[in-house]
Amino acid sequence: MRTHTCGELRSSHIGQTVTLVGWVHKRRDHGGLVFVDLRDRYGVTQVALNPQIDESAHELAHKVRAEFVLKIRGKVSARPEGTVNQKLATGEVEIYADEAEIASASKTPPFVIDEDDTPGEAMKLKHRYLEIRRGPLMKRLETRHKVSSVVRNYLDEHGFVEVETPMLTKSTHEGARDYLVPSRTNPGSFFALPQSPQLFKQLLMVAGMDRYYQVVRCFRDEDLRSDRQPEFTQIDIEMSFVDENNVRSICEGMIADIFDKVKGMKINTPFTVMTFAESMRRYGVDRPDTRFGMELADVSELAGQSDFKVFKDAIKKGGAVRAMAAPGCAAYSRKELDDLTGEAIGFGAKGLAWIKVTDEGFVSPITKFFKPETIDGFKQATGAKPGDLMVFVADKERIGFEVLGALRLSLAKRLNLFDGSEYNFVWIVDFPLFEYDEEAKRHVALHHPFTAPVEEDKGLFETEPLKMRARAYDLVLNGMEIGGGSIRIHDRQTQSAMFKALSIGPDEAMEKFGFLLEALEYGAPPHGGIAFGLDRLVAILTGAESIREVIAFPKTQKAVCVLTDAPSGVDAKQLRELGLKRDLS
RNA sequence: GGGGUCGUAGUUCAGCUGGUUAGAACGCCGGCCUGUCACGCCGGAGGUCGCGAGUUCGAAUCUCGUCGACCCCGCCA
Repeated sequence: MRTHTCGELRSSHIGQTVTLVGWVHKRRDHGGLVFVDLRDRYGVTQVALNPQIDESAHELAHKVRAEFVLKIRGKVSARPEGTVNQKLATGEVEIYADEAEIASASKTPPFVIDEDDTPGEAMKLKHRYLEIRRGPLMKRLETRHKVSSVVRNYLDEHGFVEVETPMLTKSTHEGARDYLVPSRTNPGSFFALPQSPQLFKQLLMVAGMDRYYQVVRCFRDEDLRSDRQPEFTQIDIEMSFVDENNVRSICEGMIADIFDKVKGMKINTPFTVMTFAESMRRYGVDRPDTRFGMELADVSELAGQSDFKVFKDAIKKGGAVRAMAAPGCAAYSRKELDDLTGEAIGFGAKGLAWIKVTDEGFVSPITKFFKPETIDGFKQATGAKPGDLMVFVADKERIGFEVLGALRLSLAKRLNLFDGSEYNFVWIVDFPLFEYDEEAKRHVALHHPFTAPVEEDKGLFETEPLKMRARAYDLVLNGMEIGGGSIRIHDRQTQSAMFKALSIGPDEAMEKFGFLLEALEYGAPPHGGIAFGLDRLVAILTGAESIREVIAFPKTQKAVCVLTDAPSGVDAKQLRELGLKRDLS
């Protein structure tokens, strides 16, 4: 149909007769001469429709409108002196049309199809195909394709085999809420869409696949965020006969390959490795953004010696006082300080103590409670310099971390403390194996129930499970978790101990995971793996604010597809066949 | 489940402490135009101010409710 795309003609093509098909991007009608910019995925080419060259083609040019699909035949010609368009890759040439045909007409689009003209979020989703046609989203989808393509090549070269696992699988009721699919052939029973192929990839290890991967869709029925969609894609990896270092180094190679081939950037490997405990202590979070400082300081000891009741009481109750220096914030007004305090309270603090560090000394309503050398100690611990603001949270240790960790990020964003072009990777290791779920009154796995404990901690299952460390690792990029995995349990005994610690009885364990437990008895190799969030990774690579911007057809925050209007009701017959009754009471 | 921002022309938005006929830009329609590329010039159409109730002599504007989009907390092994 076409001889060239709308992005490839150069002065070297001058003289050739070509046929282009594309969308009418812009039309500039001079009455006599008409210019049409023809657009496709590859670019834009200017067509000149001149009555002296072809009367009927020129006639047609008056009839076409924006987004008509136009087929043009004509000669590639050099643009006249002074009319070359530097902004266009094809700007040295234009087509003198001698034949024109409307391949497809178009209604006036609801918004202008132009990369500089951004429609609102609702518009983008409702007319997604037009939003993709507009350009920037198409570019991001191309980048996404490039990433999966690099990943597939890399893993293929390293001996990995992509194996597909079931989308209709078993609900385990652990972790996130499942999307359920009723079974017609087994009325009253349900499949679940996979939250991840976790158990299948472990079975593939038992099967001897040795190195598995899959670029795979996963489903979680939880509330949405800008980085969370109900269906998302994982780069899922599992390997046999490996330890943490083997898995990490394969991943580092893969990430470096992606950055090299997609962004032309060299990434230094191996990545920094930091323990969970250190990350919490220094950054207050388990996914630290290490592009800037503002590290937290434990000033409990100094604070305990003071006469400040808030600090003393918190410590007496077994809590801690943690502090941080906000650079340049000594100039904050009363209102700004109140806002900052309000923000801290929003993050869970009871309040926020602050001390301004100025050239003239310390300024704060609470200086009177401290000896000068104590405040000097605060200054030393936080690294505050004149012009900075020291902020303090006195509370349970966990609250102090959460509040200052969140405040640190919010302040850094406001103060522009990091460079948008920087990419800082860090592995977080030695996660706790369990955490205590106050609501369920039992221990739950921090990672998942198949994560192996650190060997020397195995004796603590019965006594102090909360002290046990997991052989898990998360890859964090600029404060975002882009991947996480672990070395798995590969023996039945440890797996049973694990279930016991999670208060999952033997019967329940057999009912839910019996197939895995049995498999572990047939020579399961030591194995481990990881999964990366493809959507998040591509969002970071393309500078997208939300993963919606790297997904062709995403859902809204209420998990609705406004394009297809899914989910929707179904007719009574469908429900009957499935043995289902609606009850919305 | 909770907190916040937003909802006005096809689109993106402005519209003040309530007050004549609700504006702009782009787009759209008609006319003119042979070197434009954000073409230009002239003219025109286009509004249930998300929806519902209330306050008021009077509501796009204030109040309440509701629906929707987005951001955050909870939730997401």
